[in-house]
Amino acid sequence: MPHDLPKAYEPGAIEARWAEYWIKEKLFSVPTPPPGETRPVFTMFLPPPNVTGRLHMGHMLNQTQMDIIVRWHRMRGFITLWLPGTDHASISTQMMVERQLASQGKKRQDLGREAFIERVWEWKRHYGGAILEQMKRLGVSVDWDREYFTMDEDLSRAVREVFVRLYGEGLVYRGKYIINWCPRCGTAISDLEVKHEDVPGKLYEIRYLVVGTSEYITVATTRPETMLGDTAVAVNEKDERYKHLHGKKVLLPLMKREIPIITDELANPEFGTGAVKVTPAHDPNDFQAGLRHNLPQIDVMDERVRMNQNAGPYAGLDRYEARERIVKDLEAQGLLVGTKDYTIALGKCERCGTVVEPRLSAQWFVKIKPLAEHGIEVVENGEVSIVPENYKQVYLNWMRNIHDWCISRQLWWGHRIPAWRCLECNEIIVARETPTKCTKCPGSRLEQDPDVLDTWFSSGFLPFTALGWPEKTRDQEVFYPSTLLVTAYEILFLWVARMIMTGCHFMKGHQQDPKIKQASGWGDKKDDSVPFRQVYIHALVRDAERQKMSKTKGNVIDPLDIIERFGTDATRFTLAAMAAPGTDIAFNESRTDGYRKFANKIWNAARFMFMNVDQAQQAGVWSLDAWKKAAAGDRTHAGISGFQPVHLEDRWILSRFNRVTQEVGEALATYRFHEAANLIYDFFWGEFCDWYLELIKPRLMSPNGAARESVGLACGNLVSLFEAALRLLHPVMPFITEEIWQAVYDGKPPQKSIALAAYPQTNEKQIDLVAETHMAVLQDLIANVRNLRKELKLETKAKVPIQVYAQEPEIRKLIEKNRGAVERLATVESIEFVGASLAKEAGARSTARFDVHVVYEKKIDVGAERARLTKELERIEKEISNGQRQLGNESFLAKAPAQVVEGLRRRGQELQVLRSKTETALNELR
RNA sequence: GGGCGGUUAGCUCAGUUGGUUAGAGCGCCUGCCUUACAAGCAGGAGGUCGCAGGUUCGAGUCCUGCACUGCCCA
Repeated sequence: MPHDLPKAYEPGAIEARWAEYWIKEKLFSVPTPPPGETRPVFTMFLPPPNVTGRLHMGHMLNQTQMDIIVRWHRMRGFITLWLPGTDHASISTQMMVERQLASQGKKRQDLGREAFIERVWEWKRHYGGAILEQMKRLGVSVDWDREYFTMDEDLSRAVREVFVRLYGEGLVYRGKYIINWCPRCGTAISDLEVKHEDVPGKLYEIRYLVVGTSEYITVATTRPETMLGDTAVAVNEKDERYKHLHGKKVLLPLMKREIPIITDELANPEFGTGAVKVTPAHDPNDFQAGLRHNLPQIDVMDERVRMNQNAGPYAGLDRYEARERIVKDLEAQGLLVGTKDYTIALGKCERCGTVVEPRLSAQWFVKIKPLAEHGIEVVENGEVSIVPENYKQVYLNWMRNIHDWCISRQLWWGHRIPAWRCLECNEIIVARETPTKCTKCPGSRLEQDPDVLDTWFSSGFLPFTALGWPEKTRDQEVFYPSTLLVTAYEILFLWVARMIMTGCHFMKGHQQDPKIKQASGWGDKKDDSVPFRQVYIHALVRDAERQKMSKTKGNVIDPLDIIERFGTDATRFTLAAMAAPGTDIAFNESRTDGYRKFANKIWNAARFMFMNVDQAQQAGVWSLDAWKKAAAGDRTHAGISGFQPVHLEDRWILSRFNRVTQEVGEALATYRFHEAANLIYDFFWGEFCDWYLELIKPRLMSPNGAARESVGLACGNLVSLFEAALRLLHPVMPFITEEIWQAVYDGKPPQKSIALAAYPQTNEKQIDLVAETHMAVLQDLIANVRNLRKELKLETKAKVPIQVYAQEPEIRKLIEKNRGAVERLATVESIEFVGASLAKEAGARSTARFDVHVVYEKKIDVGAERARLTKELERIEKEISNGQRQLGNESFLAKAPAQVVEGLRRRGQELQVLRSKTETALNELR
């Protein structure tokens, strides 16, 4: 069947078609392997995107890297499970629906809890799948049959189970503490959801009258409105300035309340006046001090951070209005000593940007230290490894300074806390199923806690709950621990750390199927309770100016827009090629454009192949069926099937292919995506297209019947090589490789998809050093002639005779044998071999291996040539003297590795030859 | 304040344990529509590797200090 491919590659249509095909054919669905399975397993969880989310560059990078690793493992014969799902995202989702209601002039309270939640489900059904649809367009090879949603019934039940167990173990408790309160979202949030931002602010110095004296004590604060809730003033015990005031009281201005002066380490003598106001209900440090000294906690604000009745005359004012009024009043009373400019690290709600209020509130917490201990241990001892390694230290530092985790949220959408309060006796009952009566008193009037759990709390259990926990399942035996987690740095604490802690806790004692564990390469790991063996932290995608992308800056790059313009493959390749571990990516469209051109190059190479193969097939000198048969036996492993390395270029490209295959494998194994991508790029374009295809053209295009066999051989090798190269490239550019691969087999491939074909493996026997060296000499010769032609200003098409001098018979024989190639690729008319150096000729070039002279009467630019040779000579002499200095140094000879010394010697000899040739040439110019 | 990173060609970035001549893409200059590809081909210019010391036979790579810059935590 003749192949009629458009001249330019058009990714759009092709990509959509294959993305759909992969899903329809369920290529990436993984049934649970039965006991007795011995193949290696690779498991990975997709970090579940928010159900409200839209695909952004971070997802795109994350998913590209995961898909590369996943496709690579699958092609290498692993049972490869990539498990997708979405996260219910309490706050965001609730915000979305509330916004929708607001446009109809309604609030969620107007609907009531039940109706509101039904409304959210409705929203989810309508809009919640958007990001998954976008992922489908990317072609990510996840198992769509196992897709989950964190609010699914089974996952919700697992969350309740976790909560009940942790409560029973005393690791979940309820208490009244200072939490971060977002007044806009109307809920508590965890420390990690508060983002600090340095902003210019003021430091107010206020004086408090010491009761019974005429003395004042001056305190400094950035938040004067909280003074209404002051219950003490603290000074440092050692601070001489205040020793005489120990045990005395001050009169709190405006409120006319007497409060004690206490001594506490909270007061730093170095800072400000050395005296600080203590507001236990509005500052975490003051809260701790308050506990130490048994101080009352006076909350002066309500849920909307308006001043409440405890704020006396300021009740009803917003916190900032109150601040203004208070400052004004203090000033009027002469109690404001002064104001200074001061930089404040302002905490804002990550979600909505509202300034967070530290607020005293009854919430549920996780007692985290006991969980953290194991989480630290498994990273310290390498049961979980983190790549790049410097994040290991970051993780450990955070874990060692961890604080209890506030997990209750004053929201409606989410996993409702399974705790009930008895309205008779106030007993708290935590249970898996709704209780009907109190466990303490005979009462049966119970009220469920209105709050829901932090979304990160539930997603922290996914590695085991998504595999059927609390049931013991075969899936867990096979797929737990998962192999790898790929995620962004900002998720390290929010999610990664928590998965490690809870995984280790709840899966304690779990053992992975030993045969599978061994086969997968984890035989040396001792702890199977960890949620994953490895964590790879990827970089941040920034804009081309290295700015962080943000909606407010308006510099967000939409990956789908990039895909639209350049194709998914080119976009993936860009991200892979720029993803050096540990370095942020400054996304640059010009790079993507370059990789779009790369796709086009591959496309046209394929057109070239098909053109020749179709011709050969028509002429009856080659047949796809015969090739398929010959290659079929080889399909499962070897790098190239049915390749016959007869000619130098065949031996060379085969050798190069094997070497690149090896290097790509090593790069992927260590997550050096950029290296893998660049290796393939250079091989395909710089070696396969630029040299191999050019070299075999005469063999492909033999005009007469005499060369039938030669044409057949060339076709076979070309198809074999191309097919293998497609498999090598497939994990990075899945679409174009699928399209061409299917075409190679005329739509009747041995597997349903290239994604299921075998990844190339290196065959050491096919690495051919002689062929590589010989090829390098030929390339060097051709490049030198081309360069000379240009300098002599020869017309592009004018064929020219050259002379060649090669001292070594081996090199001379090589060039003689490949004279056709040299003539064609360097536009040479004839090659004359001479017996003496050509260095003195004008229009000649010398290398250590050969001299070449382009015979052409046109005068060269003597000045330019002299400049070039002089520069060249300087470079050579500098290198010679460097080399000699080293070789003359006994300590170098003694300490440097033998191969380095030997290499330097050989190079020294070459340089001597080069120097004398260059000197000769320079002398001849005069 | 504590911690981590970055500084290499005009731009964006590679450069694994120190080892022979520091690379790529884009951009730039020159010439070509050469029968797969002008989204291409061929040739070329361009770098005292942030600064100053040190270790070493040998430093872009290791150490110290400095400058500038980014991020995280409190």
